[in-house]
Amino acid sequence: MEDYSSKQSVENLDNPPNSRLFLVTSRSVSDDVIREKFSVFGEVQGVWVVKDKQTKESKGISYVKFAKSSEACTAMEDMHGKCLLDGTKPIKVFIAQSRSSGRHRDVEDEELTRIFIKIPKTFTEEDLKDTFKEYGDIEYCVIIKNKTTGESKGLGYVRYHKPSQAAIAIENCDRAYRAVLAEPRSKNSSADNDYHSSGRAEHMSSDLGMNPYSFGVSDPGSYAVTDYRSSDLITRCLMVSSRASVTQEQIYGLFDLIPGMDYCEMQRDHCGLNKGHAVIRYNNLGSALYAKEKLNGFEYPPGNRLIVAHIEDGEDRTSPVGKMAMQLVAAQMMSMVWNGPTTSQQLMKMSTGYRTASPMPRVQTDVSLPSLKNLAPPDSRVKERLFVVFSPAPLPMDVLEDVFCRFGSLVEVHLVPGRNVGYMKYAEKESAGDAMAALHGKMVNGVRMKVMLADPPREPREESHKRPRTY
DNA sequence: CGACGGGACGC
DNA sequence: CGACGGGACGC
Repeated sequence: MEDYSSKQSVENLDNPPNSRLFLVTSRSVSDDVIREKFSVFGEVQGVWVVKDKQTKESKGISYVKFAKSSEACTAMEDMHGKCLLDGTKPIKVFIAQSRSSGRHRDVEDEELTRIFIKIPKTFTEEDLKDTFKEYGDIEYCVIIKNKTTGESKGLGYVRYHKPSQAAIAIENCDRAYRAVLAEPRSKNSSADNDYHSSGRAEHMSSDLGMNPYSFGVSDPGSYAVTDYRSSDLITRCLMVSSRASVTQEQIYGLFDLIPGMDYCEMQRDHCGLNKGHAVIRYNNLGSALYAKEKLNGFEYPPGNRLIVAHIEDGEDRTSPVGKMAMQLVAAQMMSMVWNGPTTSQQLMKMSTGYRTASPMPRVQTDVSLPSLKNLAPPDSRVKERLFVVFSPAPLPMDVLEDVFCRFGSLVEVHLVPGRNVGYMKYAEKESAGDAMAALHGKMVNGVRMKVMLADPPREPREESHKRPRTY
């Protein structure tokens, strides 16, 4: 399994980025010594001492390839300035320039300590700090905001004190943050276009009635009433919408007060971040109906009215049993489990501090799924894409990753914002085919999926036929 | 029917 | 100051 040779194939030298060290040593230092001293920092995949072609003598230059950037960075921080042999000069250690970049300038800490991430728009700089401090000492956090409105653009920077800390953050933080090293500020000078982005945001706000500044002052009666005339749909599935950000635990705690909940999942947007929508499913119609009656329009947190509505659950439903029967079931529920009238305050009290002892399984489906598999590396060549249609609403990214990775070689899940569709990218056609065969027409967490081969993506109008698209 | 993420900072 | 190799696939 382990290859102890010093050879490295060219395509692995910069993979992952910043995982190779450039050493300046005494000419007397051998690759054996280097390997011995550096392997304590991680998995050394190769050591190469540059030698003179004729004399075979070391030129005092070496490269050390690690499996991970964090290992290389830690080794650099620890070994820079140390002596490898008695009586030899202290060594210099840098992250090696990527092989493809022609320049020979040292890679400086400035370029290795700041990460660039996607974050929920609701994140404050304090939230950012709290989230990313677990990977190392933070020098500062910045959220990119619209300069005129102060509104977060959902992007941020975190500067660490040491390269190893930034590398650990990139390697270990949730994939949804899409963490990468930030490009140094100096070279970037293109004026970004705030005119378009703010204009588009306003447009969407007015379209959807979602203006964030009218938050909490909407007509109090509009959500509180149960209107059976306009909504005949009665299902075991509910969609919960909240304008304020709420956590999965909060929603779970609230709706689990009503017995029979068998599924609760926050929806996420295409960044995989929390959006204030959740899908709830109960194991019986009465509980769902009762939950909607009690919690639609409920203020949680105070000032934020939840919107609760039935959504299609894909069940075969013969002619409606009738509202009277439903309400009868609900009434029975009420008398059995609720012990009298319940106020919002009581609900609040019961839900706060609620902790689930046994976490609910994230994925519920009749499909017999293979075991979890690792994802393919993010830079894998995508050989097949699946086009997936969800009904009634997209599943969260993490659920999709969980389900679709089980056939192997899943590279990425891509949900199309604002639509009930998404793409699953695979590095192997066979994996995609297996996933399609197993999952097409199937139900996961109350969501029906159509799973098909995706049409090729639309080509940009540039030269289209030299090298296959990298998707 | 149902279709394409992806980013950037007032020095 | 101190920057990029090795007998090279293999059904």
